[in-house]
Amino acid sequence: MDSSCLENPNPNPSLSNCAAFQFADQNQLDPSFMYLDELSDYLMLDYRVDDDDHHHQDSLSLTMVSSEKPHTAAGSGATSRNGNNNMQYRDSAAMKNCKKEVGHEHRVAFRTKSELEIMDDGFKWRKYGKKSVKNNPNPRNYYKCSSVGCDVKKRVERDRDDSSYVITTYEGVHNHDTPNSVQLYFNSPAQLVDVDPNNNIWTTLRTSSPSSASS
DNA sequence: CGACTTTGACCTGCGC
DNA sequence: GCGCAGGTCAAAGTCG
Repeated sequence: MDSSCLENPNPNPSLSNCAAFQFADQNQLDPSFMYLDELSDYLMLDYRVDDDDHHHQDSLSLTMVSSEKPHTAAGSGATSRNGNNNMQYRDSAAMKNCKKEVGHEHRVAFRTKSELEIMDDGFKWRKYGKKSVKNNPNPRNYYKCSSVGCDVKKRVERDRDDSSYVITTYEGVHNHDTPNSVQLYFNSPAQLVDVDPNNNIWTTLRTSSPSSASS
C-alpha cells in the first residue's frame, strides 16, 4: 500500500482515534490492495488500537480466506488470536451466503475495535434488517447502500467473545462515485498483514508511520 | 412529509 | 420431510 494512504481525510470524529475505511470503484484501488482483493474471496481485516497514555500502538491485520477451504483458513486466523473458533462459524455463514448469491462476489470483512458500530466509510447506508444470530448475544445489522442502483450490502455485528470489536462485512462493489477513493486511511502507524492461504502464515506487507504519510 | 429505523414475518438453504 | 438458522421484506413507528 502506498504511504499516501496513511493519512485520514475522513472528518468523522468517531474514527479520529482509529481508522477510516473508504471505498469507491475498483479503478481507484491502491495496487497492493487490489492484489489482495483479487486474491481473496473473503478478507478479514483486523485493526486494533491500543491507546495507552496517548501512546498509540495501532496495528492492522488482513487475512485472506480461500473459498475452497473456508472453514480451515477462516478459523486459523482468528482462532489463534482469540483462542476459539468463532471466526470459523462466521466465515462459514458468509461463504454459504456467497455461494448462494453470485458465487464470486467481492466480499470484505473488517474487524475493528470500536465502541461505535457504524463507521463512516464515505457511503450512505440504509438499514434494512436486524437479526440475532446463533452463539452471539449481539444482533447482526443489515445495511444497503442508499445510492440508487447500487446493490452493495453491509453487515455489522459485534464480536461474540469481545463486544469491543465490531465486525463489518461489505458485499459487492459500488457502481457510483464516492466522496473519497478506495483506500485505507490511517492517522497513526499501521501494519498491513497478509495471510498465506495455504499455510495460514501471517506476513507483514507494510509498516508505515504518519511521518511518511505524504502524497 | 420524506427519509430512515425498527421488528416481526416470511423465504430459502442446509443438515439430519 | 422437518427443523433450524440466516437473510430479506415490508408495515409501522420515529425523527428532523
